[in-house]
Order: sequence, then structure tokens, then C-alpha cells
Amino acid sequence: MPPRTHRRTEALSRERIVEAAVELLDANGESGLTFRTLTERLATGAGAIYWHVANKGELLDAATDGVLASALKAGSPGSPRDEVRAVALGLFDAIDRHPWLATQLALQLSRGSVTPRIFEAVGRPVHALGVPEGHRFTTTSALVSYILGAAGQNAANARIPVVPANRTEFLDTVASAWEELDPEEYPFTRSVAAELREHDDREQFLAGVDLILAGITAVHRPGEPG
Amino acid sequence: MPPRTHRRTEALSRERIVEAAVELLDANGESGLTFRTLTERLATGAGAIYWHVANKGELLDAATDGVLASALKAGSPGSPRDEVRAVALGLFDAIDRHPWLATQLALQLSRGSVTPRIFEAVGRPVHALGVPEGHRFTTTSALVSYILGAAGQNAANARIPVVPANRTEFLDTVASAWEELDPEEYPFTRSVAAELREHDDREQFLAGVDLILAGITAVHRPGEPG
DNA sequence: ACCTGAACACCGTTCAAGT
DNA sequence: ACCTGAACACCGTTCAAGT
Repeated sequence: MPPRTHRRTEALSRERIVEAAVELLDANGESGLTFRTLTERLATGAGAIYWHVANKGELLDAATDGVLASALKAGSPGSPRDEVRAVALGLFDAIDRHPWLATQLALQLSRGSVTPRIFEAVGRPVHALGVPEGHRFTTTSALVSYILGAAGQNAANARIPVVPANRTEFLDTVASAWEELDPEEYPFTRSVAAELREHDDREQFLAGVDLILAGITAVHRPGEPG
Repeated sequence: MPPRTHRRTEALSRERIVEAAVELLDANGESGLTFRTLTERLATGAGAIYWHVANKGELLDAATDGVLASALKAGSPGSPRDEVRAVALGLFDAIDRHPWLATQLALQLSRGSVTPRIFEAVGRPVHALGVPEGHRFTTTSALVSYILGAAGQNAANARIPVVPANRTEFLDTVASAWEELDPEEYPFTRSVAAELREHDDREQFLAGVDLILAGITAVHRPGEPG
């Protein structure tokens, strides 16, 4: 029996290609996915991949679709507010695990199936919250914009390679830099450096969601507590 | 006197390079800026550009910085709320004019001088609004996230080349597509297609800002009107 | 000190040729 | 029907050579 230097070659398929693409993106970021790394990983030629996938854009779309689907499918047992929070956190955590997702979502939001899926997930609880017709689209858009914007910033942070244990130290460095800023030009940013040092990304993200929820309540159901 | 086929060659400088880069980005998007197009435009060689600029990343940083500076420097005469709106609109319009700016801001927000500048511009009026210490960082972050997220989505839309006159028609196409969605899976998105058809991007953006401002008021100054 | 432009390594994509 | 891998056009970057 000859030594098996490579593991058994499974049949190439669209799924296996997309799966490998996601792994490469997760491991090495946007620039980690090239047709060279992909052919190497799949032990095949470039043409083989192009047989299953039209081009790199389609590959990125498929990767985005897959990851997005699993991010949005979390069950939603609680109140509308809890559901909004759950959907928001689902997207936040997905982008945290797959930083490239933020860029892709921003690029794909305009066209395709991405927008309706996110819209639907956020819009249902918005409706349930009692937001009147004529305001639901705008309200849902505001939430989606916030969620994607905040998660995208977080993803940008995640791209800076920092050992989790050093995160405190990292925040400390940034906070110290803020404290060194010109007091004439940056009085506010300086004054808020201490809050930066102590904040938690996830908590802060949720606080923003709650702020918008409070705004929704204030505008549309002014009688009730936030 | 010989015919002047090219206009007089001005001295190459960092400023002239960055200026040309912005023009190429505005005209043809992210992919419109390459060292080939840039050398052609400036009638020079690649090495000449590298003499003034370390690499493409630095060039993009400089382009971002310049455009951002002019976007944030609008005077602010009114109330804190008006100032928040003015800063938000300034960024929104800048990204509308320079769609590539959204991507750059998202990528650069983590490090560098970009964050403090935006933070300062948004944070000052937040402070003036009466948000108490301990909540200013989170509140400002929420606004900045929303502003960049919403503007980024808008920039993604702007990347789809549509003649302004056809915009109504374009929205109509998207809205019609939404109305064709599976009623089981997308009840909310379908129900909101009509609102999509009639919305105005800029108004909607401001409505989101106002929603967050209402939330801030509700949470931190519960006695006062939104 | 500043500029030229050929050369290099790398990228996405194509395609004739194989099985 | 599916895969191979050389080839193509293009990209960012370098660098010996010029002025």
C-alpha cells in the first residue's frame, strides 16, 4: 500500500468551494482569499473552480449568504424589544466572527437578497412594537443602519490583530493617545477617554440599540415608559 | 511656437497627487484609482509617485483626510440638536459625493486620526445636549455608528449607476421586487414596499438621527419634550 | 533631490487540452 | 461533464539609471 501523502480527494462541489472560501476569509481576512490559495487548499486548478462558480464576486456573495443565514435564524421567544436585541446581537456576533462580513454586507445591501432578509428580521419586531404604518420603513432602516454601522466598526477593530488578553492593554493605549490630544481641538474626545477605557463592545452595541428603541417609544408611544 | 499638445507640466507634489487620486476615485470608484491611471493622468512614472507617497494605502488615507476635513468644517450656529444634524448631514453629503469615502472611513475608523475628528464633531453637541458623564462615549458612538452605517448604505446605492432622473423608476423596480416576495417568508418587507417607493434618502437619514436624538432625550432628560 | 520606465511578483480570468 | 494548468492582462511596488 503506497503512503497517502494527501488526504482522499473528495468530489469538488460548489458547497465545498464556498466552505473553503469562508475558512480562508475567516483565517486571513479579505486578502486571504485568492484563487491561488483556494486552488491550493482544494488541490485543484483554477479552471475547476470556475466550472462551479462564475467569478470571485459570486463566490463572495455565496459566502455572505451562507454566514448571514445562520446568523439570522436564531429563535425569538421574547418580547418585540428582546427580538430586536436578539437579531441585532446575532448580526453583531456574526460580524465579530467573520469580520469580512461587514464589508460584504455594505457592498451587497443595495442589490440582491441580502436586504430583504435583514429587513424582515428587524422589521417584524418593529411592527410588533406598534410603530404605525408610514413609519415602519424609516424606523426599520434606522435600526438596520445602526446595526450594520456599529458592527462594521467593530469588525474594523477586529481586523487589528490583538490577543484577547491584551485587549485591555490595547484600549489603554488608545485611551492614552486620546488623552494626549490637543485640548483646544479635541476637548470632548479627551474628556471621554476614561469611558473608552472601560467600555465593553457588546454592551455598548446593545446600549445603542436600546437608545433607538427608547426613541421609537418616545416618538410613537409617548405615554408608555421606555 | 510649437503646438502645446499637453498642458504645461506643473511640478509634481504630494498635494497634486492626492488631488488627482480624489478625482479618479470620484469619477470611477475604488477600482478607478490605480498607479497606471494615476501615472497617466499626471504624465509621469510610477517611481515619481512613490517618491512623494509611501504606498497606495497612504494615498487613500490622504484622500480620506482631505475630503473628511472639508466635510466636518461646516459652521454650526444653532442648537445642539441642529448641530448634530448639521454634522450628520455634512458626512452624509460627503459620502454621497464621494462614495468610496464610506469604505475608507469604515476601514480607517479603528486607527489613526479619523475617529477623534468625527467623535469630536458629534460629541460636542452631545455634551451640550446634557448627556451626563459616563454616558457620553456610548451615546456618541451610537450616533457615529448610525451616521456611518446609513451613509455607507447610501454610498452602496450610489455605486449603482442610475441616472438621477431614473431614480424614481429604480425605486419602483426595487419596490415591485419586494412586492413579489414570498408572503410566508417576507410579510413585513412586502408590507413596506410602498413606503420604500416614496421615501427620500436624505429625509430618511435625518429621521433616523432624530429618532436617536429622541431616544437620548427620553433616557437622559425624561422631563422635557422630544 | 527628483523623476523615468523597465522589471518583478502577484492577482482574477480564460481556454485549449485532457479524462 | 468535469478538471488541468499554462497563458493573458492587469495590479502594486521596486530599483538601477538618468537629470
